[in-house]
Amino acid sequence: MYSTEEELIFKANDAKGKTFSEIDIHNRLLKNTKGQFGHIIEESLFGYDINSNAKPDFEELDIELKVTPIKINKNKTFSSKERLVLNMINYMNEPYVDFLNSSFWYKNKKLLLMFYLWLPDTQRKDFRIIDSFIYTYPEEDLEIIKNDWKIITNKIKAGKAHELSEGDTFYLGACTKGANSKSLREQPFSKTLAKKRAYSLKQSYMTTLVRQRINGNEMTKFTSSDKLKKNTIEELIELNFSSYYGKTLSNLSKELNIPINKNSKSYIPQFISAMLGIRGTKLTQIEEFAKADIKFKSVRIEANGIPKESMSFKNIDFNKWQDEEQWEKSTLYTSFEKSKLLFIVLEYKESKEANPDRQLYFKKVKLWNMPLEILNNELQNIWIETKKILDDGIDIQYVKRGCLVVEKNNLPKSNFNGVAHIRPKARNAQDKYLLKDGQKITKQCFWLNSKYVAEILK
DNA sequence: GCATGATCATGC
DNA sequence: GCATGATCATGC
Repeated sequence: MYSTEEELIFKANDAKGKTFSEIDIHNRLLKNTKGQFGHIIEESLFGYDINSNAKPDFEELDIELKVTPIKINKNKTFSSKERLVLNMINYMNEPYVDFLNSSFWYKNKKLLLMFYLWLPDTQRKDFRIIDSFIYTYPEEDLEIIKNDWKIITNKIKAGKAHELSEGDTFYLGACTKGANSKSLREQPFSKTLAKKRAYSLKQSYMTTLVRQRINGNEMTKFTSSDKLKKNTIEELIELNFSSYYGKTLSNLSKELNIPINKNSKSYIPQFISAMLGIRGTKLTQIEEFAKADIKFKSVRIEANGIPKESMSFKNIDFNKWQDEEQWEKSTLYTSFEKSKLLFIVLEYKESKEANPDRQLYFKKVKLWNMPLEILNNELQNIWIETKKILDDGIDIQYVKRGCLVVEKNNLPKSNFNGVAHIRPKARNAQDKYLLKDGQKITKQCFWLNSKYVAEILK
């Protein structure tokens, strides 16, 4: 029906500014079926019959239609509300083809993206389409996506489809799909059943796209398509940093011409962007890391290889934690499942006793995401235990310690299962969080145990 | 020496 | 004013 992209986008633009109830001429909104927004657009706007096959929606143009929500943040920027879910991964077929013959590439090489604005406390029918455009992957993104596809299919080939995690890859993810976590499928190289998964563009990828397009956000890349044709993004990260390994921070300071301020740790982000060859760029503005949801964490390890301190994460919203019903939808699960951490490992080669003025050395970087097994065992147990404690009411005690009165609690400690614990992180002891039962507790955060971090870095 | 609570410094 | 990274301090 549409013989050129121009015709298609011209038609798509008819929907701009309209709500779904204004677009819907077949009263599809009455039925509460999933994916209904895509169906309304297909049927009422483009006059297509609804299909659910392996072909792209606009087959003659090789274009797949995707209707997807964005939301406004408190600071007025936009974020994608979700990852963009693409076609199902058929574990039995996908390992036997190459990328260009894959189901992903066949169906999703070109997308007609139609963004609608999701608003809280608003009826679905009143959401408005705010932007539509045809999306093709930039050359450098496509190289990363090809490699992601390879990571996914290699895991299937290794008989590990059941261990797939969104954090394994950079832009293209394998996200769970199915009525619940019990909808399992067989895989070709293992008897273990694996969760149903679909290809998806990560939420962080979509958010970056939205901010570039709608907020006009400009980001900086440290790679290029030429470089990505020769090396994977992981190799390029290693290549950029490895020439600085073994140097002291004071040598790095001279070499990179970035002063070290003893009272501030802000020189480390400056070192990082300089080592990546994009001096002056804020870490949040590095395109590859924003799209892939890679977060930097600097670690100082002692001469024995173990960090002196555990690693802290975001503050805990206990009331939200208590309300969470599904582990896979919890903040704890999602934050570790989709993200990668890039550890910047700094090392003391001598003990503090041997040399109080000891130097810090830049040892290495390590890109890491939490293995699904740890996530679904140790971390899930902490989540369950904490929920139980919250339901029972945290046991908060005030105990004298010298001239101070300190607050004690019964939240999971570092000996709970060796991976993580919950501990205070606040401005001071008066900086409290109000719990549902009316108790106040010093603000707490989630920590990875120092010994577990040492194990990761080994 | 480690575990756990407390808090500083910075940047937005 | 607050979130976050980083680190101190005390008691067992």
